[in-house]
Amino acid sequence: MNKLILNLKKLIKTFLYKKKKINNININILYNNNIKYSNITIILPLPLIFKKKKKIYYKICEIIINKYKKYFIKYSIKNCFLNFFLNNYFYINVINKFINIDYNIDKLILNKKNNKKLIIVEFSSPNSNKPLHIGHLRNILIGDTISNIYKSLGYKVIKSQIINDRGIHICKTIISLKLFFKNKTPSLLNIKGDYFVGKLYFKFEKKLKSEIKYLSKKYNINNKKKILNKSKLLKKVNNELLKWEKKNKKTIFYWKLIKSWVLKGFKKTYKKLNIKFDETIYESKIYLKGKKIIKKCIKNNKIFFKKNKSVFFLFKKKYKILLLRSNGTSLYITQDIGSIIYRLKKYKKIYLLIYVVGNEQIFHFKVLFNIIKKLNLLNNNNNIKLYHLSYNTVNYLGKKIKSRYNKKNIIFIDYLIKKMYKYVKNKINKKKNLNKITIGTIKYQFIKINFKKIINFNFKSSLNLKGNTYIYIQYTYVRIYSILKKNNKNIKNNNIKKNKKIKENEKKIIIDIINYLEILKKTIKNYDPSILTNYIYFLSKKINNFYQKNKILTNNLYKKNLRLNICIIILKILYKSMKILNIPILKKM
RNA sequence: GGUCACGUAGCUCAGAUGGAUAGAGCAACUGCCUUCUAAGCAGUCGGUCACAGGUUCGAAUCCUGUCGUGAUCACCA
Repeated sequence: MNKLILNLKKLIKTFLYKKKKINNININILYNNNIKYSNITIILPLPLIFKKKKKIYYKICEIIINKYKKYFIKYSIKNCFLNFFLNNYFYINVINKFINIDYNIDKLILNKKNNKKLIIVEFSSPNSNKPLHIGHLRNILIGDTISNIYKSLGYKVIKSQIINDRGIHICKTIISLKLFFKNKTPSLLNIKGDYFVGKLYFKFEKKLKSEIKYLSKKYNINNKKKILNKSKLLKKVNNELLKWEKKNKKTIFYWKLIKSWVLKGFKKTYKKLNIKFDETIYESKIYLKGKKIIKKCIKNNKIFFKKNKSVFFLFKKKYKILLLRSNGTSLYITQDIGSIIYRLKKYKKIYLLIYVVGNEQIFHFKVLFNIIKKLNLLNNNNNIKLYHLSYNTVNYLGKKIKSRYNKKNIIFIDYLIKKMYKYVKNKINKKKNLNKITIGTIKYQFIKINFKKIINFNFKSSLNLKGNTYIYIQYTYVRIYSILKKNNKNIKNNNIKKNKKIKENEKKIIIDIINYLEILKKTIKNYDPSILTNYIYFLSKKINNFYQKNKILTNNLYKKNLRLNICIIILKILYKSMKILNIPILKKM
């Protein structure tokens, strides 16, 4: 199919060059779903030879039709649009090609060279001081989907998550446990581990806030930095971080305890979402590698510089980037340098390293990639590409979900699942598969939106089950499946005889089927799962429309066979797409 | 102030990388279940594609400027 288009392009190009010496012309060929004009349109603007244009157009059309009699039946010309109508041989060929392949339709565009290429996708990457919220959810779904597409195109993919288990935020929870929650544990209070730790964190922030208020009144200062310097709580936290980096026994004990609680909680949430990682990296284990290389470089070259015991990097001659604090402790970016060093050692050859991280960190990654380049870290790994896949925020109540200071604006994933489950249970009068439907609905509504756009989350529209939703796709799938089941005997792949008639509405659907492969390519090229999601929706609409207007199990054997084949292919596409999106799909409702 | 996104119907979003008459869902109204699963289908209503220029046979799409929204600009992660 795509070969045909390539051949057409070649044919036209050589013709134009031989006859008219035209070389740089942009030929655009599309599958056109508008039967009124054509099935395949070649857009061929020839302004240079404007006067004699028509003759050339006719000549080209005739050459094409003669050479590809097999595929084309007639043509028409309008302006620079050369319109061709495909004959039945083409459509039947497509159906037979799709029908003779199993559920992994993507095989049709699988490149065998890819299986040697290693792609690491880093996503989710939570801080271990509070539960996962719907901002993480968007991140997780993008990362998971992109990984799955690469996998189905034959690449070796490693789904990787880095857990931020060290740093000031963690020390805050330690201090909070010591001061405000003595001898308390999650099982004692009967709450999920990550929620308990979240509680620790938010309690600390609350206490800190009131301390700052008190201090600013006492000393009558408005300067935030100066007040923070006087905070006793913060002093304790900084002290704890120092102790942690020096491996103080008591600190490590508390740290391990809190971490185990959080990770247990994460595990449960991931399980609900059916998210699995191939590797989990802990910042605590790799941050030293970053620290080491910075210390090394400060002696040997001029990439970094020291000032008041702190270490900086100068970015674009403008921005002083802090890499090590004056007390020697390390920061976020130090850790990221460490993680790259770790990965380069662990994997010999990496083709692509994708960081799925929110767009608020565009600057951070620009700096990071610049440092990596200056350090010449990729010396033995020249072909490795680093890519920051940045997506827009999830807003709630008009504000970004920011879990750093208070929990009023946060919706945790577990809470959303709980609420959706209740709603689905009320709406759907069935008891089976409620969990799957819940997860499907949630995932679909996040993944269908282009990652460049802000998601303004609200429960009212989130709980809507009509229109472009998971439920719609699900019912389409069930509908088709039940037809096939009813026709049990002939459900297996039947190649269709050629030279029989195909109706216009059937042709339209077949053109949509062809486009599936292009959609996959486009999705991966743009790193945007919403492209695939929206395609599934439009395909479902098409088949629902067809279903309502035409009886599929007719008495006419030929018609029945053709329509059943179309149904089987669409079922395959829906199945495979949902598999890529990691959304459960049911045969029965 | 600098940088980067985004701005399409009342609302939520598509729009195949520059093609023919701008596409859905929600909301409102009207039809269609004795039939392969009606959570569906068909129809009506709704548009100065933020605004102004430019590029060309042709722009929602590319370029420039203006306005609006958001993010970011380092001792948080």
